[in-house]
Formats: sequence, structure tokens, C-alpha cells
Amino acid sequence: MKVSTRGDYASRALLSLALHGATQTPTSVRDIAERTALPQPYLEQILLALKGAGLVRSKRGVGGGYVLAREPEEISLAQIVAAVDGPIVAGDFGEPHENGACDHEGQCVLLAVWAEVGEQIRNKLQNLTLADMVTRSTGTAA
Amino acid sequence: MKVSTRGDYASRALLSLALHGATQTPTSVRDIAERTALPQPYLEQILLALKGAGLVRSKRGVGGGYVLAREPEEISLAQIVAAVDGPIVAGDFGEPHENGACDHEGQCVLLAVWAEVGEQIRNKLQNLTLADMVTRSTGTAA
DNA sequence: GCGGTCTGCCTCGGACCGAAGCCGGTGGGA
DNA sequence: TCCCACCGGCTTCGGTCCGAGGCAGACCGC
Repeated sequence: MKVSTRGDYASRALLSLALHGATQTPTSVRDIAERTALPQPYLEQILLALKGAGLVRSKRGVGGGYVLAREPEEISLAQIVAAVDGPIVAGDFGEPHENGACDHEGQCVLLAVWAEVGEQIRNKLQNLTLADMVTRSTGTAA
Repeated sequence: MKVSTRGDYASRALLSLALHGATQTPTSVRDIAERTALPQPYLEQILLALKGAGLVRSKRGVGGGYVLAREPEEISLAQIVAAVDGPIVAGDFGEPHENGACDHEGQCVLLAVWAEVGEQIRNKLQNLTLADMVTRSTGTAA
């Protein structure tokens, strides 16, 4: 019942890009790692997953690095977490109301509940974009 | 980002007790395991944890077993899950706005978000009692 | 009251799996 | 030729899931 560090790290990395307004000039993995205090090799493969999901673009060679693929308003935390942690669900015990999944008492009722919880989390995270985070970050605290 | 099987199993077991209206006569672990199709030894220690949390009472010897400690209306899913899975949170990366926790950009903003998500899940599960589940179970599907 | 049996209580341990993180090599760009 | 993204594989670590086995309390028949 918790977000893995991958989700947290990925969010921090992209938030870092958004904070520096780096929608054009690439930022190297090393710079991101320094600014966010994250382990560099680990962050590397996380960024790779984010690229695979189409959330960032990369540029190789000298002066290369990563750039947000879309505007911060268009990137939600749900997309980030889903990209590195897989689909956002609460409990993976199959689907309710399907073949032999509900052959014991109360089972499919609980499955429905977990599904509702997962959906609620998704809704929450879909409404939080990187732009919102930037606003929160600059508006409230350090 | 998911409920462990412990939480699911514990919920199923208590729901089974509630469905059979066993607020007085004890039900043995073996019977619960049969009705819910759960591994009996595993279920045993889960029930032990639930007893430690004060959600069920036990009776030893012949004709012994487990009984709900309170009325189904008084037992929420949040209590059950918290009893077997620990506190319900989304991401355990420390607390926001404390000593050196927010010394890197955007960190405490994200911490606040995870905290919000966790709180939302807790609220949802606190509003779902065993009595609600019984109603859902008997009212809608098999 | 006494032993047997039924049950919960408790602990130990191990298989299994995913998370977390490091490393070396490859190849494309300036 | 240097820089840096890319690409795997690989290890370590801890948690989950579950079984085995023994101990202790409760009720029974006698």
C-alpha cells in the first residue's frame, strides 16, 4: 500500500526539469542526479522508462540530456507513476464478476472495493500535473 | 501501490464471520479457511494479529474459535488493513517540513502529495464497515 | 479429579519475488 | 576524441507468503 521509490524518484526528476523550465535545452542525468540527490545509475534507468512512456525526449552527445516531451500542464503524476511502476491499482487479485473468481463468499465484493480504491487514487493523481507541483513548490515553501 | 494479500485475507475472514452472524458462537480457524478457501496456517497468524488489534476475540478448547469483538457496524476496513499491514500510507519517505527532509528541490511538495493520497485512502476505508460489505454481498451479487 | 482430545497460541524457518542499486560495454553527436 | 545517452545483466536486500512443529489452555467422558 505504498508508492515505490521509483515513482517518487521519477516524479522528483521530472519536477526538477519543470522547475528549471528546461523545455528546450537538455539536462544531463548527472545534473538531475545532483539537484535531486538521487543515485545516478538508478535514475538513469528510471529516465529510460520515462522515455519509453513518451514523457521525456533525449538527446545524445556533448550537451545532451533529457527534456520534457510535453508542457508541464500536460504531464500528470498518474502518468509518471504508471510509467515506472506499472498500472496504479490496489491489490491484484484478478477481476470481479469474472468466471471462477467469485466462487467464495464475499470475495468479489472485496475485489470491487479494491478496484474502487485504485480508481480513486488514479483520479487524484491524474488531477495533479507538474505545473501544479511547480506552483506549490514556488508558492508555499522552499 | 497495492494491498497485500494479508489485508485481503483478513478482510475476507472477518467478512465471513459477519456473514454468518457469528457474534456469539465461535468459529474455528479450519471452518473459516474452508469457507474462504484460504491457506489455514497463514490465516491462523493473520487472525492472531487481528486479535492483537482487538478486532476479534478467541476461545480455546473444544468448540472454540474466533468471534467478532464488536458489531459489524463498528469494524471498518481501515482497521482491518492497518492491523495486519501496518499503518496505511502511500510512500514512507519521512515527513514533510521536518529538519533536513526538504533540503532538495520539490521534495517536500511530493511528500505532501503522498501524504494526501494516503489520507484519502484511509478516509475511504474508514467509511466502509463490515456491515456495509454484508449489505453489498447479499444485496447485489453472489 | 484425571487423562485425552480438541482447539488456539507461538515460533522458527525457508521459498519466492520484486525493489533498489551498481557496473561495463556500446554507439551516436559535437 | 571526448562526452553522454543507451542497454543489458547482475547482485543484494528485505518483505511476503506459507508450512512444520511444539506448547498451553479448555472441555469431555470416565
